[in-house]
Parts: sequence; structure tokens; C-alpha cells
Amino acid sequence: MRKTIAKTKILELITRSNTNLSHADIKNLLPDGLCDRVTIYRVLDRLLQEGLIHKVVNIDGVVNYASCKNCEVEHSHNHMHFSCEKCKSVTCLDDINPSFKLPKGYAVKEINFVLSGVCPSCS
Amino acid sequence: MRKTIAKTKILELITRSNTNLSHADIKNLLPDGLCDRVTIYRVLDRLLQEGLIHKVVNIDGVVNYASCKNCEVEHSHNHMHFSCEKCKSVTCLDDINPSFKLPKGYAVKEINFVLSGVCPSCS
DNA sequence: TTATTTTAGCAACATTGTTGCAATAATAAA
DNA sequence: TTTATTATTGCAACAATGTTGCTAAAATAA
Repeated sequence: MRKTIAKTKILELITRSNTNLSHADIKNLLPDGLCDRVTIYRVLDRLLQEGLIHKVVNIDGVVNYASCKNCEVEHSHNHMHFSCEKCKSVTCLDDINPSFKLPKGYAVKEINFVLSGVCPSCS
Repeated sequence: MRKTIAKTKILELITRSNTNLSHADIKNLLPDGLCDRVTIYRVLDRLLQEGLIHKVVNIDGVVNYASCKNCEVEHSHNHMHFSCEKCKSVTCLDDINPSFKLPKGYAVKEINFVLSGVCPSCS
């Protein structure tokens, strides 16, 4: 996979942001005309494939992207996410790993935990 | 809120189904021409408002609707959901309530827990 | 039965995401 | 450095999904 301007800039955005970013966020944050919106979709797919970012589906169905911080060790995204209805931010609560016990027979491949409400900064 | 054919049929579908249903599922399951797709959206909104159903956002962003079984007591939808990538079913795991501890300052209003993988019937 | 108000249907529109194809840019090879 | 190879981009077109406004129809209250 090749290193391109779009890819570099998008990864930079996601990495530097302390909240998770949606496709729309990224489109707005990128310098106007840097790349087409289709390119953003494709770059995000590549970054996911390469394991540089992970995605969270928000409570409203919008996909948000976050950099993989603790994934150097292993790719587990079983941490909680919080979506604030006031400031609209979506954040990874990296240290909150809900515990649960499944009946036998379930093979889990993906996890998506989201809470919605008001975040500490907004309350 | 009024009782209409569409509302009755849609609630019936959701209640009788042992998997959660998306808007598309409902559209397909309803007798052809029973109502417009816009009506389905509006009926679902009303059923949600009345607390007769709850919704789960699947790992692919698709909203699925489920009847409220244990909600006569209190409306808490903190149970797990499972999305099978083979049979495409989304189900409520009513008895699985993940436990987690949030830092102070978070006010939780909605919960969306989804696991994806292969369900017991498909493995 | 009539009056009132919600609900349905339809058309139009907005948003979001996908695909095919030719042009372009990044990398490998010479 | 130059050329060849192949991934990536932009654009247009399309599909799917969800929303809104308006009028007609249906459900409930009077």
C-alpha cells in the first residue's frame, strides 16, 4: 500500500484528534479540495485494513474512526465508547472493558460498545 | 396515538419475530402494498415513543428493532445483542448485562452493546 | 352522524455510501 | 535517472436510506 498525501493527512487527523472522527468530520477538517470524498472512504478502508485505525458505530448509526493506541500489542477493541449528545463528541474509553459471559456456541469477531448521554465536560 | 392497520401489523411482526428486524426486513415481511415505506418509518418512531419497542444499532450501522419483553418493569436496554455474520440475524441476549465502571461525570442515557460473529446455530 | 385530529400516501429531496473507468501518481525495475 | 508497473485518485453515475411537506383518508371524540 502506497503512502499518499490524502492517506498521510487523514491518518494525522485521526491520530491527533482526541475524539473519534466520522467521515463527515474528516471531510470538514481536511483542507478544502485536498481530495474527493470518495478518496476519504477508500483511504479509511485502507487504514482499517492496515490496522492503523479502528471503527466504532455510534448510537445514531454513524461510523466513527479512532486511532489504534494500545493495539501494538494486540488488536482488541473491546473498550467502551462514549457519545455526548451535547458536544457531539465520540471518544474511546480505552480503560473501560465491560465484562460479560456468553453462553457456549458464540464466536465473537467484532465488538461495538457505545454509551450515549452527557460527558463530564458538558455536565 | 391511534391504532391503525400498519401499526398493528408492524408491532405484531416485531413481537413475534425471535430476531430483531430492520426497516428493510419489515418492508419485506409486510404483505405487499400494505403501506408505504415512509409509513413504516413513522410507525416505528411511534412504537419507540410509546415504549413498545427498542432499537439496536448493528455493527454495520443498520438500525434493528426489537420488542420490549422485560420492560414492563423498567426501560433498561443494557443487555447485549448478537449479530451473526452468517445468518444475518440480530438477537437480544436479554440475560447478558455487561458490567462496567465509568469515571465520575458521565451521565448515561442510552446503551448500545453489540457483538458480531457466528451464532450457535451457524457454528 | 359529524367534527376533529392523527395517520397515510405520494412526490421530492438530502445524505451517505458504492462502483466503473480513465487519468494520475507512487513505487519498483532497468 | 529514466522507464515500467500498479496502486490511487477524481469524476460521474448510481443505489440505498431516511426526511419533509402537503393533501387525502382514516380513526377517534363529540
